[in-house]
Amino acid sequence: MDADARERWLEHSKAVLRGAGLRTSAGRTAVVDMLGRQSCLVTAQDIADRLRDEGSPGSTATIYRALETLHELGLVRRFDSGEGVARYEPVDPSGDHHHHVVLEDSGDVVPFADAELERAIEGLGERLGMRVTGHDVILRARRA
Amino acid sequence: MDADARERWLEHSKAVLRGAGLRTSAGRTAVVDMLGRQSCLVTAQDIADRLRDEGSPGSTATIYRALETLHELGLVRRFDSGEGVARYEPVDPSGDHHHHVVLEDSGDVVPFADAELERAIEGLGERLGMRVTGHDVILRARRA
DNA sequence: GTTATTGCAAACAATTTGCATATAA
DNA sequence: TTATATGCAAATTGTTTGCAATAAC
Repeated sequence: MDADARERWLEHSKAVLRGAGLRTSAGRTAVVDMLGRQSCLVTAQDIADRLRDEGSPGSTATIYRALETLHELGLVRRFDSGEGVARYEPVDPSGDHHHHVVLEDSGDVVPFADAELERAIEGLGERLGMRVTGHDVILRARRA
Repeated sequence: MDADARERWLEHSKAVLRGAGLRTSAGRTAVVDMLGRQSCLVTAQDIADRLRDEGSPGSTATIYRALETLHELGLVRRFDSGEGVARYEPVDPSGDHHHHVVLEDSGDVVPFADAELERAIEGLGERLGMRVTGHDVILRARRA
């Protein structure tokens, strides 16, 4: 997500939260604003650290509660890399999406998008005889 | 994996473990034997329960250590469904593999395989400019 | 005023680790 | 005999929850 998309995400999210009857409270707002600035994957701990650094409110409890809410509303995506920590990232409201490659050397996670892969996944529902509502692809790779 | 493939997995695993210089010890053997009987996803807790039920050795610590070893040797696959528990399953030594669909209604996880999807993933390495060493695909779906 | 939201601290659950003992090679 | 593997129990880690105080509407 580029700066524009992030801005759109922020507006969209605020609207959805308001629409859900939730209040514009300090803690959750700080979390949402923070996510609106980060398009890459962040852990709850990352968010906690950043908020503390900039003097924003947001206890651990609040951060987890906010992330849970955002996830339920489809505003963030939870990504379980398998190292025991959950990572989150904003969901582009335009529907664009990407997947992740875990680099075996560094452990870094980098996003990627691939049209052919999406095409293959699109056809899956019909081939399997079910309505596919979501998908995740995780690659493990090392630099060629 | 059918009964035949499971039997092959068991033999293969024992060979790989021996080849790695590891001993044929009671705890790890019980875990391997158990996995050789289960082709579907199991949690460490599942394994602990079954072993205890049948009077086999295998403490929590041993089970986790065995699973870690098997995972490092590529004999089992770790699957993080995102609910805080890791699930494991034997890796078919023939190279065949499948992915998983999480059914939204029941929460059940069922395996599936799809050639076109595999083809798309195969091409990914070149398109991304890296050597892809592994991949996982998780679908969320509901019955059509 | 009411009700959602917060922060703290305690509670939890899954997994990991230290260490003395047991055991395969 | 000697290094690996085990079991127990304690420690860690990420996440959740109870509850009284606080702030949004």
